[in-house]
Amino acid sequence: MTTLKELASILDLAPSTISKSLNNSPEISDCTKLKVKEAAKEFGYIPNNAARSLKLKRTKCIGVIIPNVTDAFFGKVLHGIEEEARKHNYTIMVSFSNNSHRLENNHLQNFMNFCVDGVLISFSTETQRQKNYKHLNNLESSQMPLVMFDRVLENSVFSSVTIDDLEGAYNATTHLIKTGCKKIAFVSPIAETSVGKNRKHGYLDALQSHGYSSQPICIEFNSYDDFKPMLKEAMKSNDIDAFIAADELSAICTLNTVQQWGYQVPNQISIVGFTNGVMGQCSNPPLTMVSQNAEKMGKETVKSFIKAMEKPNLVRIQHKVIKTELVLRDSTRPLL
Amino acid sequence: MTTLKELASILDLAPSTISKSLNNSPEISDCTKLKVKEAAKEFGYIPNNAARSLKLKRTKCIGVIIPNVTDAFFGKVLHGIEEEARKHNYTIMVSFSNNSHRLENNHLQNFMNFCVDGVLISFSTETQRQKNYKHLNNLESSQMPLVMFDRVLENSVFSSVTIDDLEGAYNATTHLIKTGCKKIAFVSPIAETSVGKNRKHGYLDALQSHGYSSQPICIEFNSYDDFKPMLKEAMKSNDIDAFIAADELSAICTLNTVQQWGYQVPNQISIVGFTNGVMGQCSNPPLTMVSQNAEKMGKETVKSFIKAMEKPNLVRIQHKVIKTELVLRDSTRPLL
DNA sequence: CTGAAAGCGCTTACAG
DNA sequence: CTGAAAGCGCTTACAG
Repeated sequence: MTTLKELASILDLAPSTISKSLNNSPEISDCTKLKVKEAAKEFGYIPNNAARSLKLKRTKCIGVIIPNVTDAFFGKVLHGIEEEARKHNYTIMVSFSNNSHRLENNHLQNFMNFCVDGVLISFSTETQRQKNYKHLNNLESSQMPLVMFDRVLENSVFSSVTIDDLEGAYNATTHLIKTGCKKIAFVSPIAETSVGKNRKHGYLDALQSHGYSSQPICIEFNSYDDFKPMLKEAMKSNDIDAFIAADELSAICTLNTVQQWGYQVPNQISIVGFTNGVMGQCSNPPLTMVSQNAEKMGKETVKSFIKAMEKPNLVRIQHKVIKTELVLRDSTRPLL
Repeated sequence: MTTLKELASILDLAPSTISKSLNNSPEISDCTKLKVKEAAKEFGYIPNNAARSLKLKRTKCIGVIIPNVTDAFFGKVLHGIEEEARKHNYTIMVSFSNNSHRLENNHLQNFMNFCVDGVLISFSTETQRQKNYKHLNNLESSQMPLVMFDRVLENSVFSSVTIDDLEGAYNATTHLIKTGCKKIAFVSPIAETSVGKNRKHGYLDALQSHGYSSQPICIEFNSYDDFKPMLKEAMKSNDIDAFIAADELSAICTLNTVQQWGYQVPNQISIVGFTNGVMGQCSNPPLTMVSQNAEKMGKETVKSFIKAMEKPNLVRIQHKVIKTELVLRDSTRPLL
């Protein structure tokens, strides 16, 4: 490992000259710069980022906390984050909360230790259920920019990027109504997240504004062990002819289960889900889905951080909302 | 941001005493330690990792490079990596190569800049196609541990963790033969990766060792644009009654396509794929899959790094191979 | 048991 | 245009 000092003594120049040359300072003559850069290459000089960070008080690192990468949606968001971060010369550190508040808190602490320049976070189910956002207090005092995405805390002092979940669910429900569905149920394994609440809201709003007479039917569960029994129960006491599911997996499970029970999709039962991922495309029939543009969410989150970073004096809080799109496939009937 | 020095002057102690107290040095009296720790908590002292890294010459960071997180398999591996890394108090920095050699190389450089303690890498398609591993040369001289996983360079000086792809494909093919399939084709979008090659090898070995008379049929493609035409062509000139697909997506696509063309699965055509992810479980019929235990791969990769880290003097190279398991579902027929 | 001092590898205000 | 010096926030060998 060649250091800057070593390079200096090799070239018989001062360390400061080397540093300035490598950083393209206008103070240095082109001739010297060239010499230095060549030597740096020759001797495989690699600047030590720890030293640099210590001096400059910025690490060019962003900490990212998501509930789970194996969830296809968060995987895509992470992909978007990484691309956009790289574009701005930031490297990302990632941690997964596994939907545990304790872990989420640990990760946040850890990122502060690492002096990341900012944190991007989507809260764990537990955090949202308990409404426990105390761990953000440190951040507030510390000036470190934090941007929330997808699962956010509303009305907080931090910026956020979200999907227009309410509108997405509203449009999906409206579409079902327009195809002639009379009794639409809402299936949600994420009832306790901000996202789940907004989707439910959209569903209820749509029913109401279309003068829907029958009661809303909400099938909300925390564990897939409870899902089938609850579904059965709901279908026994109602003539359900459509489901809107609050995420991808629950949409697939609903589809597979009702088919197993002998219902035809979409003739007898229509299904719309959220998250337009590969699962919904691979099912049989392919699912009509509310598409969320996960990568865009990732990119916007980074952009929001960059703004806060570059103009820390301007008002920093901004709330970005990304529109959804209803992707029609064969799990719903054609419009009447 | 309270620093150690500030804490020292508050407590009227030397910085070295503070440092030792917080690091639980036996040199310091319990009474002092307690006082220091309490003050640290009170004043919200957060140690600066950059300074620590600079001094200790280790960052407690691992760099991870994978082709793509939106691939469910790599997502799971990453999940395993993060869990195991956290267990050993390492934080991960991640970058995605998007299967580009240039990006992969940039990421590697970047990680060296950050002085990560080690790198875990699964090579890009491009790297494997071009057999271009020059970017590893720097690492060799720099002593930094690197562990390859899944897509690896065989016979190199770096440790590796792989799936037993050959055996997995061998067993899957053998299973198809035992269910009475006569003409088995191999579908691969990853022909140029080490993984793809081993799977093909297993397929060919199985055909041979079961005295299979007919020619192997390999449908290898780089873009899904080419897939359907190639599949059609292959099926026209052969009475294919089974496919083994080298990954999850190609298995799903094969399934959907042959069904679209009117074939019954598994009655007329059997299908086995690789990667036992959620896609294969959601398809109709659900797919028989070679399960790879992706999370275990992630954990083993970290373990291998930890060993190299802790005992740098012992022989460090180790090659771990993880066994696969054939998960039977409804895309294959029962055994004869 | 506590402290003074040096140093990790950089950057930058300042001097020449 | 180049260089000497200080300092970022820690840790640790050494002294007392």
